[in-house]
Amino acid sequence: MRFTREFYCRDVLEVAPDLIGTILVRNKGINSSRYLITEVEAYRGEEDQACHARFGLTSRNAIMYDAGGKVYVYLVYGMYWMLNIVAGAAGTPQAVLIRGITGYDGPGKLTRALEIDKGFYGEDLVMSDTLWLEESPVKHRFIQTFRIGIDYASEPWKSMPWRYLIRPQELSASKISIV
DNA sequence: AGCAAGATCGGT
DNA sequence: CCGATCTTGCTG
Repeated sequence: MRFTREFYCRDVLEVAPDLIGTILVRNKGINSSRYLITEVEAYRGEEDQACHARFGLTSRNAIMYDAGGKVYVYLVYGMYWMLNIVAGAAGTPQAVLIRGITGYDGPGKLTRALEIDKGFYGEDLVMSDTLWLEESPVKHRFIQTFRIGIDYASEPWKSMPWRYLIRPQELSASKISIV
């Protein structure tokens, strides 16, 4: 079952952990592939000094100010596309960075594998026929740590436990082999 | 208009 | 640890 708008229009700190263990579907027309989401990070509002919205509304982060369910894609280090899911109500700039899926560890590697780039900026996961999310087939537990690659941020944002990853023991379990 | 820095990755 | 690579957004 594909997620509806309401799922995404909650606070990012609720949406992010709920995305662990859900299914990312990439339809390239002739063939569609399904991946289980294993790792995400939450970025929350203009006050979050690690978030791209910390300087307010800009052309790059504009989609984050939309209602949840849209895709926020941007280029980092001149060569890697980052896939984010916009969360929260309209006017609240929040997003979930997809850091890992089954088969691919790392946000830059998974976008390269799924052929996701600037063209997906603003894509609506509720309506799209090329990219969407579906409910988790199995309930997964997760652990939390601080976010990666945000040394530029100040405290307390740098240390917020807003990185969520599937428990290692559940990764090795056979229950995720269905994907 | 110029420039520093970046939500990364792969090779030393 | 370091370089690749180029867009973004701040600063002047």
